[in-house]
Amino acid sequence: MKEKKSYQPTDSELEVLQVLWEKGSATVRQIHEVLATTRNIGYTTTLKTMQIMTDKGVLKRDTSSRQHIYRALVSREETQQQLLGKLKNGLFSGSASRLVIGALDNEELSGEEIQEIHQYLAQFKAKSQ
Amino acid sequence: MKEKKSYQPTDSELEVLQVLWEKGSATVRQIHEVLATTRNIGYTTTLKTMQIMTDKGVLKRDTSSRQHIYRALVSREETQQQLLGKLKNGLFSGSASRLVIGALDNEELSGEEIQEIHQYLAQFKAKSQ
DNA sequence: AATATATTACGAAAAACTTCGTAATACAAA
DNA sequence: TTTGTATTACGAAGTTTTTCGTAATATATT
Repeated sequence: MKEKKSYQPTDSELEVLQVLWEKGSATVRQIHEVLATTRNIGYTTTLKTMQIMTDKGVLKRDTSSRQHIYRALVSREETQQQLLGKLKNGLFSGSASRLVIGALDNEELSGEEIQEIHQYLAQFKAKSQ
Repeated sequence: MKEKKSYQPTDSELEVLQVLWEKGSATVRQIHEVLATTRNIGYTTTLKTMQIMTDKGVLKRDTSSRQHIYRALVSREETQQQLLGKLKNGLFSGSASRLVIGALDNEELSGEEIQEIHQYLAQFKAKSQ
């Protein structure tokens, strides 16, 4: 049987993950550099967050060289699904379609984007029947 | 100019809001009764959560009678939009279409639901052009 | 080697959230 | 009125998250 660990990243953790997913792997310094462009944060704060994430098993690191090199052990996709599921249950009465419709309402979508969704939906429809 | 206060409910607060949105207004006892069906929680915990929410300005209450009657000051819709926006920025690079597609992937959708989304999208498409 | 610089480790404080015990208060019943 | 019951108020403890100062360690420079 497959154990699913249901990890809910905190806001700070999510910021780190974003950069790691983008870069694939990175040092604390590199991650911190990115975070610091957005908001005020000390270097050791970023470090600590990443060490905690490593303890939690969310990141792994290569300590063979001086500067430890970190990688994410959770994928963007599974995290997306995890948080979407939570939002769906917590705010949309568990209805995926209401969530989708809510998301459509959410923003001005360009014609392009609508087209994109449309195509995806068609393909989805075909697959499901 | 309109001040938007950007309220992020905590998990406990969301549970309370869910019930209040459902019922319109309710006493602590009524809310607690519902929450207690789902998980172990003391009455005063529910009470405290609701008092804190009142302090935050998320709920208001009518204290004229013995049992205070609470109402939500934030709507389900704005809270949905708030949290969807956060998810969109935090995990989907700010792209609403990716969020929508992620949500489509999220779950087995029934033919009905797909139809529903399809219709909604068509209407959306028409409106935007 | 001695000194300066950069990185990681450690620990602790601050803030936010969750929980509930106990006190105070109001109402009802006797 | 007295006693019991239900509700709200208060305050504090436990937990998690966020933050960073300081120490320890490793590398680079002189």
